[in-house]
Amino acid sequence: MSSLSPEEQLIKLKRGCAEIISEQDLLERIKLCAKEKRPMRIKLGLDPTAPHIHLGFAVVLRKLRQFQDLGHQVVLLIGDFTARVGDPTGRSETRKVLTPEEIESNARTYRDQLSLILDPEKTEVRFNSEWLMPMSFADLLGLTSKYTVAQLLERDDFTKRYKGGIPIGVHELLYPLMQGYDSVALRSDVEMGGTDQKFNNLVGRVLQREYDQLPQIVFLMPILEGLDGVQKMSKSLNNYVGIAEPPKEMFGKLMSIPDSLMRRYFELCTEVDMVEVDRRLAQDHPRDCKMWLGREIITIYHGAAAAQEAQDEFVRVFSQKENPTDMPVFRVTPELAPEGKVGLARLLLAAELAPSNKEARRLIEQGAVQWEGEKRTDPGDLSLGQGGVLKVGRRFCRVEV
RNA sequence: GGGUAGGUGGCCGAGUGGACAAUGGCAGCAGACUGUAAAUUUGCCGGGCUUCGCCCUACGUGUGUUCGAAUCACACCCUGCCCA
Repeated sequence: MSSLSPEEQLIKLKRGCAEIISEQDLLERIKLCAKEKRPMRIKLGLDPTAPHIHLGFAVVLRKLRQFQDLGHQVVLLIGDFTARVGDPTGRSETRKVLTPEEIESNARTYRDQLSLILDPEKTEVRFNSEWLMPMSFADLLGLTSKYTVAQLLERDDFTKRYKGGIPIGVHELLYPLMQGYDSVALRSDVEMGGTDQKFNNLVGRVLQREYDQLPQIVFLMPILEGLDGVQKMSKSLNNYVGIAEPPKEMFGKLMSIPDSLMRRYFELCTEVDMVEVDRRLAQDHPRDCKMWLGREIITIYHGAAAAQEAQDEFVRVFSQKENPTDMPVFRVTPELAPEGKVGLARLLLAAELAPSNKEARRLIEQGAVQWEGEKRTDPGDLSLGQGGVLKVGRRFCRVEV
């Protein structure tokens, strides 16, 4: 249990957070738990379909870590049951039911990545099929009778879809209730989430009251913008930086964010003092600030040495236009290159540097392809010689014969 | 159950018998310029091939009419809205 007073804990926790419902409740809950000599139970729901943890998600996880360090109990809820509905945020389709194997595998992936941020020893992992699966229709009626359609339609995106004539499945309408019921089943004291989870988390509060529990405190973190600087970071939009990605990969991605996003990333993805950040953003070259940002973030997940190495490599490859120190190797088979020659387009396809022959030809015609540092615009035969370095756009590959 | 409007490429959205692999926009990819930033600009953006061309697959699904269909007919599936 933390040696900090409840007030001090609150101050610490408030950093970076978007909204707490309510702050007063949180303070009282901290006090209550201290009095009862038990840790607060902090719930976070996870979607088992997308097991790649990225910086956006890490914003919430890092906050959870803070709770852990203050001595509280983090409960990760893997929504294996709710995954069959899919959070109707936006307009997702009904999802397929995951097999137990897939869920198990995804859960393992989660655990591996989560240990980069959370303390596994202090983390309880649960699956909501545990209580949702055995519910009978009678139980469902009991649950649904505690909420009204009008209340559910208050949710912003339901309203939009309803008014816009976009279909809403009844099962989708049930999603917030399922998530809310999870809070009841787990007896959570606090539910953590992104600001987009506000509605769902508030439902948990209402349901807990209905089931004679103290309503959970809703703790919301901001949603981090993705690499494009506009939409939220997500795997499906391919604008993310995964926390388990190789350092060099992370560095490259971070260097491509819009300048305007740097402050935000410093604020939500690092521990750097914001006064210092503002000072340097104002006077240093934006490129150097971005490199600093890259180093700071990578240090969290891979250590300072790896961060520096990633930066050095970046400078070498992109500023000084040299070849990377290591790159994927593609070994040419004799069938592919009889007499040491291959069609260049065919080579790109075989080395997975292009998704189709057509695309490979396009890249070649547009001057995106270099062989041994020389631009090649002919999709026809290329003499491989002793092998060499193939560059397609920003990607490299060492071709061996 | 009745009426009505619709279902087109990753998304939005034109097309309503041949010139349509399908206007336009967004997203994406690549080139130039740069700081792998922004802005700008150029090209590409279903797939295969022996690539100034040829072929295959595609406009909810299936049959059909036609020399020829995303476009017409019939049936079916799905969705919105109105009425019950």
